[in-house]
Amino acid sequence: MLDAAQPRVPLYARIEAMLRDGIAEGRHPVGGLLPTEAELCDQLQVSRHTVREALRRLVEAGLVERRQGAGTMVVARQPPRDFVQSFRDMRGLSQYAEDTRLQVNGQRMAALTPEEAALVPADPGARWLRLDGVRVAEDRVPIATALVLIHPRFAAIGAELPVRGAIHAEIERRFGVEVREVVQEICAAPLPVPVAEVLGRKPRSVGMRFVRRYLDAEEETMILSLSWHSAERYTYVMRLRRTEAP
Amino acid sequence: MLDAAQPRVPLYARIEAMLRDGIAEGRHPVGGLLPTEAELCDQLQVSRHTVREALRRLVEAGLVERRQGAGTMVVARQPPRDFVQSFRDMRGLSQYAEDTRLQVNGQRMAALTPEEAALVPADPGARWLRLDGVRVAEDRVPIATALVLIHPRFAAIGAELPVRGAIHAEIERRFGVEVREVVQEICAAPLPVPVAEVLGRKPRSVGMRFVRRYLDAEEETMILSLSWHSAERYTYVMRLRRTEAP
DNA sequence: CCCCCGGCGTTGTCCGGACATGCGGGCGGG
DNA sequence: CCCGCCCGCATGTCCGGACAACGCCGGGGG
Repeated sequence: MLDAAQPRVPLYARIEAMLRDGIAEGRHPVGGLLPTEAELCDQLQVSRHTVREALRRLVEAGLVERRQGAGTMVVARQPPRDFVQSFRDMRGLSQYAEDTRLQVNGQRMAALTPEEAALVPADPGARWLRLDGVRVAEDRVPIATALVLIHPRFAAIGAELPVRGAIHAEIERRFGVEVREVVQEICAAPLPVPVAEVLGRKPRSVGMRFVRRYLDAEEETMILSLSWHSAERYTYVMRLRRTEAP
Repeated sequence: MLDAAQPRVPLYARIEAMLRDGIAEGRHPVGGLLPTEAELCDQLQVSRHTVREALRRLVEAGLVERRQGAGTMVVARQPPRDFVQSFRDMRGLSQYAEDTRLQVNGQRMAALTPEEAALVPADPGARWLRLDGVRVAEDRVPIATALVLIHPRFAAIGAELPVRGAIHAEIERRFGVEVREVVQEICAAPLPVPVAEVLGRKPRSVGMRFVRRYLDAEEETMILSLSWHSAERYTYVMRLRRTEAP
């Protein structure tokens, strides 16, 4: 059964394909157990190493799960083919080109406004480190306004600004913490008057508002950034690639 | 050197940690080669299987790459910790709740307008299958307008509408093709008058426009969907999780 | 009748060996 | 001096064996 393939196809790959087919065609239903390693060795007359290599790849592909003492369970009939978007840092998420930079005009500890406190969320009146700035292109043309709110526990980072890379990465290094999750909310609304002024747009012309929250393992907000773009000059593009085929 | 750890830590894991530390501390610089399997077996007095298991995990972690005949090269000093967003299908990307559905009001083959042709992109005047519809909540309240343009080579799908799942998935099944990539563009602009009417908003009130292109392996657009939401009722939320730590 | 414990089956870890395959560099020929 | 072939080395594939750790379930005890 196995020796029909070309000799160039490794044995474990043929075993993997056989099991994969059996799963796809329902001979090994989802929720059921695959034959044990010993059974496969017996039936196919191969060594346990070879069988284990085949099974390892099925685990990799997300088709089965293995538990010591319990066996190999089928968990999916087809390998999951998700659409995935991935960023190394937040520059990609923001789509800021390499030649833009955040020009910080001021930093201070200040109480959160009620609106800000609702966004974070945090108690209104809590004092967070606040950075006000403008993202500018290389030619100094303003692209977006930016407000960054940093949890008071990381306020000492203010003394080290500006940082070379992303602020969240610097905070992670400096304080030995970890951003676990980022939540970005995008909505459209007329530009607030002060924002329109900075960006050189007519008051109440259409804008896009980006709120980004950096959460730690406890889902607490470590950093919140709020930025406004002029809609006439900005389109947000996201590109999702499909995970590779089996 | 290795026997200091608890006996509960597998040998290969201790070797993996040792190599990981060596990489992190620069003893094995990025671009350089790790000791060969045989050298590690010799130095650590373990079998080749054990060394290979440790190296396999370093490959898994993205720290090294291996090439038959060439050796094991260090490719990263720290394991990449990307922020990732992942969807099984496009319902998640669109954030449509379970209880919304796309109500298709009409389908026909029609020539692309110049604007549509520029979005796809395709030759103006090409005849694509066009679906016009409205996404409605369970209570029939309109949420967004929707226009779906389908490449003429898949026009036969029109005879099978409505489909149970996502249209792109049905096309993949029916025609044996594969969506490789999805590009979504979000911008803000005043709602076009007909859209405002359907959504029950004032003309030229602020809206968000979503253009989604489904691309095949040759980067050709298979499907394009264009939808408008009222900005007053809609915020786009994206959540990125960090890939797990080493 | 229920619970605990122990045995058996299964996967995990680790050792040994052998040959195949691919890469790269050294060496020889043009 | 350059090109190509060949050989050595590194990883890939595949075989054998042994014991450990863990899950599950049934049997025995309370």
